[in-house]
Amino acid sequence: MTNQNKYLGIYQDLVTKITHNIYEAGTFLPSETQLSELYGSSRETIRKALQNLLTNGYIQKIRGKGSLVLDVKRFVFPVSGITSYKELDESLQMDSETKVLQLTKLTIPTGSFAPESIVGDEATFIERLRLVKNEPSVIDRDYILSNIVPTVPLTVAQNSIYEYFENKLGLEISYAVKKITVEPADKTVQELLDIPETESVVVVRSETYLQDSRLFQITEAIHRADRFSFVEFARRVKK
Amino acid sequence: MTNQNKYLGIYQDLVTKITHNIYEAGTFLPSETQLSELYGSSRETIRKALQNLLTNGYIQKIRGKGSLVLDVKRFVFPVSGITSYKELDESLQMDSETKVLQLTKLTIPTGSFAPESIVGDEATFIERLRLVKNEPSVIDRDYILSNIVPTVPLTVAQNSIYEYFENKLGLEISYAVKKITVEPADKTVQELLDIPETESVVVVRSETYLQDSRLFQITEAIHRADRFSFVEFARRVKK
DNA sequence: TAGTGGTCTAGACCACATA
DNA sequence: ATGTGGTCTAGACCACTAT
Repeated sequence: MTNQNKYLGIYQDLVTKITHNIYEAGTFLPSETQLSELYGSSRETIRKALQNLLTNGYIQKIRGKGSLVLDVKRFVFPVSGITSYKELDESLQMDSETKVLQLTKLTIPTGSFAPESIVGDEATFIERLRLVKNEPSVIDRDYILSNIVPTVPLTVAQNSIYEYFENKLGLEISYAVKKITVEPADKTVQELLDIPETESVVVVRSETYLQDSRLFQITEAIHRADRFSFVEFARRVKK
Repeated sequence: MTNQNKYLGIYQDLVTKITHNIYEAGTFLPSETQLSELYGSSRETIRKALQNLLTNGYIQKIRGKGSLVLDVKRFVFPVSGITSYKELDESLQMDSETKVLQLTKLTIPTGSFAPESIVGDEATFIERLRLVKNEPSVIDRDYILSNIVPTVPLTVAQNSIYEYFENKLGLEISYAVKKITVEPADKTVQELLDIPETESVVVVRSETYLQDSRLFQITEAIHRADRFSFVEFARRVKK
């Protein structure tokens, strides 16, 4: 299955060439005009691909000089953005395991972290415990709105729900708002994550939206504080 | 002082119109062709401005329909990205105060969180305590490389170092890598932040780079866990 | 002076949503 | 059928870096 989009294809090709050190960190990519000849495209299309590399931290463009390849490995991997646990596991080879604790239908209760607009709506609730190297690390609690995803099979919950949403259901996941806080752990969490009393946990709550701006999922990820690490690549916004 | 860039000017104009509810959340912006007539520009230039709105969470584009204005206020404000404390203070009106604890020259020591490439280099060290509503909330420790910024005046440390770098020195701050962890607080930190023993703190360490990819600053921001909150707007990366 | 990226244009064709 | 955003083009001029 090839991409329809020229610039996405060029982007992917450049990403693999950078991650495989065909273009090495510290060196410059071919110039935009050279790339446009290489790929048989216009310069603006090349620039679209490069823009993508830029925002994802692969290159830094320097006016008058060229596109400098950055040392991506030093950046570990941005846990930022919207990436499913399964995808993280695969790209980082984390040796992890998932236990599905609950999978039921319920009505989104008031007073929870859910926005008011979906309180009272029906949703699939999935609670999963993630073990890394046999140590409990994260509790994921997902609420998936039933009007968009009627049912979630157990086998999907055990693997990647995002893969299911995107490839099987054809949903286009587009953006999310995330909030990170540090909070005391309640009894249930203490037991699941195997931590002493008075110990804090890191809670990442997010609302995830589709391409047409419909809210379709809210998530609460409760991390053991000592195993939590969040890496972000950020660019300064022009004023 | 006006902008040279047409698309940046259009972007800023649209941002103010959205934040002032001239374009209301939940409604659509004028179409791209209408905007290009309004601003007297080509459609591609309009699209560049809209791309900027998109990545900053102001709008969601829906194919065949238009550019939907999102409810920015619901997203509080992204503390993500590269934003100085002073800028945050101003945009959120946090009623905060800064105490400069230290301002000295030193040599970047080995074994710290600094990358090896700058160990041994000379830097200005600035330690500042941020009080919000008279409560200690954050300790900022900045190391600013002397080969790029020779000296930092005390008055600058009391206000915005970024404003000084960008407007007085003409430096172009471009990107940063940040890492967030939760760690136990040492004695010094306990006293400064006024927290009990065994209490954890949130540590945000970052490396900040200029437009020409030179590393010029590393920072360690130590937050009281109970006052820490990090909000992020993220977009799903196309595969 | 030559090469690089940054901006902008005018036009084309496509995919999708709506009526 | 019309209007919307998504992609792509070929060319132009500018600002900056190097030699």
